[in-house]
Amino acid sequence: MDSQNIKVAVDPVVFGYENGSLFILLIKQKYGPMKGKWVLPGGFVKDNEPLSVAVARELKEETNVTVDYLEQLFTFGDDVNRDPRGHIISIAYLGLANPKQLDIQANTDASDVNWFEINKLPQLPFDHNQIIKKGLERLQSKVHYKPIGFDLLGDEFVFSDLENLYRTILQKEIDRRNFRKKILSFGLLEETGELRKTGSGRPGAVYRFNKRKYSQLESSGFHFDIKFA
Amino acid sequence: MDSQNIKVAVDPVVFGYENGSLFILLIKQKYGPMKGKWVLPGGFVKDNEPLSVAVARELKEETNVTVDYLEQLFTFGDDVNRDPRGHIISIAYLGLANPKQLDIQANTDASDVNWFEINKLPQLPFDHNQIIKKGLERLQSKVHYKPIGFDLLGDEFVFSDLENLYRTILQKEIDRRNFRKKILSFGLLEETGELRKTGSGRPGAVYRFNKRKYSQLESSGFHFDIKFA
DNA sequence: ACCTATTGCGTAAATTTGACACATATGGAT
DNA sequence: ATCCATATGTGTCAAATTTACGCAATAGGT
Repeated sequence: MDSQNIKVAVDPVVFGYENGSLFILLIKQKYGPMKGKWVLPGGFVKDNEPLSVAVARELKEETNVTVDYLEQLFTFGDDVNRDPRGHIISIAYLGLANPKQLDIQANTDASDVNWFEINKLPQLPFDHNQIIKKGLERLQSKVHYKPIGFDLLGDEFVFSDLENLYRTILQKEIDRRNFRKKILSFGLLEETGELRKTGSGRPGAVYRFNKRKYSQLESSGFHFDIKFA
Repeated sequence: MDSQNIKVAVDPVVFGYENGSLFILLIKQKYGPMKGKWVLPGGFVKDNEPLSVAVARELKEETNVTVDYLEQLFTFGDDVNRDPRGHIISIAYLGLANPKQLDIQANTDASDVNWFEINKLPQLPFDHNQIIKKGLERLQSKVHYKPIGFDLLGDEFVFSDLENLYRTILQKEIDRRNFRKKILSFGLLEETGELRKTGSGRPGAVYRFNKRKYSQLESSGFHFDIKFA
């Protein structure tokens, strides 16, 4: 087996949250067989390049984005014809970011970049819709047992932001009061002392997620875990 | 990027359970740079071969084993020097089987096959120890929320078999009575009517796991879930 | 002053978990 | 047989957690 003809790509599924909606970062292809189509901002891995480096690079090159959270999602390689260019497998990654803190910019292979609302996605080429579906499933299940939701919010937020984030991700009603109690019981949020006026109604306290404390607790056996009614 | 020089391999981590111990299936390499060493029974993916087909093929070729449970585990490709032969990434799979029901036999690239107890593993080449570690972690976390433990047992078993399986996998004491109640509450086990004498002590009822029923329940929102004291 | 909207805090029933006690059914030893 | 050690089958109850709400507090608008 010395002349294997399989190519290796990486594809990041980057989620963004804003204003009650989940978005995904897509680029419009400048070259290639899918020129002019919107696709995930991935690309081929270089020789002697670690996979995680490759995704971060492609993401940066094509969208100008660097995300804080990036984890391996799944490797797509069961459909041998997923790419018309030949036998190409793709290692998909799940990324989380706060759109407000990013300056997206099309580069290299991309003629355009944009955030697309998750339930208003265009028909994507390859198996990219399937990859995104897998990403969403992972996000939905993982917010139950890891505090990754905070990576979708800004550093500072009011409680209703967090509530609405969970509602949006899980597409499910949750009880405001029980949710608050549960989250606060972990002792991972700290008040900044400020209040934020939301327009009408009583202003809410502004919180910050204490990531450092979470790391400590986690390594000493603590387990972030939320259930919903 | 038309002359990418990365090779793609698959490596199954097949767990077997017997008599209170967890085992892993390894082969002794017949050729290659690690000739004579014990390694995971994997190999290179063929052109136009789906990944899942490739793992099953390698497993069958090298060990004569076909497993019922096989899921994608993780893709190892961050250490560019994980294989001395060059830049090779490996898609690892987690497999579960009942050793008693298998007839292992060395073939093709393997000069020998054997089950190795999980905590008495030899030093393996490449990053195979790391891959196995990842497999064990996945198994340990997944038995909590999916009934995959049954794939490690025979079709028929007594309750203490199941208890001991969980004790072995989780390396943790569990309360026999609470465990039984929890498992039975799912209504997924059916009695065969027979009793099995375990040597000394009261004989236990023989059970079967109703896989069909589980599929039904799962698709209608049921969620297998066990906690331990 | 009054109404609406949103936040903050609390209480109680229902359910689940965790820690046990005890009866039942075998094999082996006396 | 009788007694003992061993393992299985069933039940009970307190503690902890989850779930479903009620209601006061603080803001904007009329």
